[in-house]
Amino acid sequence: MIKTYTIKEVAEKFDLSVSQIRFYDKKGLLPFVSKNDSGYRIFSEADLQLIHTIVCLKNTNMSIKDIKQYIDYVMEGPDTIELRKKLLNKHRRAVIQQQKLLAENLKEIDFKLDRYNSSNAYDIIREQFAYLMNEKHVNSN
Amino acid sequence: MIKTYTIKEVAEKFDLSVSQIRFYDKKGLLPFVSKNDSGYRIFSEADLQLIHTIVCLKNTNMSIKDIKQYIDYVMEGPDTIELRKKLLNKHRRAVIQQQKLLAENLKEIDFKLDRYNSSNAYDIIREQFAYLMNEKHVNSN
DNA sequence: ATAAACGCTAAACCATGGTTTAGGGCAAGA
DNA sequence: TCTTGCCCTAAACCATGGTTTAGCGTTTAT
Repeated sequence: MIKTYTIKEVAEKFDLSVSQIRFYDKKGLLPFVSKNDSGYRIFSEADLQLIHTIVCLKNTNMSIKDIKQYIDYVMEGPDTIELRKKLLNKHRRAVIQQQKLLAENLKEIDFKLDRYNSSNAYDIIREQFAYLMNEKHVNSN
Repeated sequence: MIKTYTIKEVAEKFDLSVSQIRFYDKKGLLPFVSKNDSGYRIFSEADLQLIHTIVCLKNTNMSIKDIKQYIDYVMEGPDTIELRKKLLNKHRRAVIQQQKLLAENLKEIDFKLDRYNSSNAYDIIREQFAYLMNEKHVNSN
């Protein structure tokens, strides 16, 4: 007998909430999931692989709409390989952009932290504070 | 005379929309911005520096609520340095977590792309597709 | 055989981070 | 001076990605 999983088991496996999975299903992300006679969702191993992919795309901030597009391609079978490649390559570039943005801005946060950690932090900050307040005064004239 | 900026100029400088800036102001992120006699916002150079910080925190996905907390500390003056450090350090760790998540999942996307790009991609995908569809059939018995 | 745990849908509700619209005042150039 | 462009607020509206609730059926362990 082939091992199957309940919605709760899948939720735990992927650290999703049960309602999140139902939400994704409603949005058309899980057209491959079958149901038993009582209407309960039954997840196969092959389903888990696809859900893994969905989670991967979600973790890299792909929108549900775009994930649905990808899944729709998968459901159409192997003739959509080129379309899937195009979609994933586009997403790949978007992820690299996100990484770049995070890295650049993290550098600035580290820079700020360094200043806060410096021995004369208090003096620097006090002066900046004065500068900020001082201009207010000038401007209101 | 000290150079000042209009809301539109600031929007362009930081690639924000004018309504976004007004929205941030309404949320309490810009308590330092003064207004002229006509009620127009006037941005000083010192203001721009703080807005730069806000954008930096926003770019690393800090919530508006937390950005407001940081700005509130700034407005209280240099006595809040320790609190600011604590907040920024916590955020720093969150950013590093984001980076880790992105990197891990990008690796998987690249792995999928490699498969799609392999010479026998069509066969692999056709087999996976059959596997997915086949289990459906088994399960529905 | 029954209680507790689990599953289902549909619909309402929510938080976040905005945009849009309406209605009106101010500024700058022709 | 007057038109065009810019600024303002308040309030409505929106998209996204969910969670919660109500009402009801199923499964499982005791």
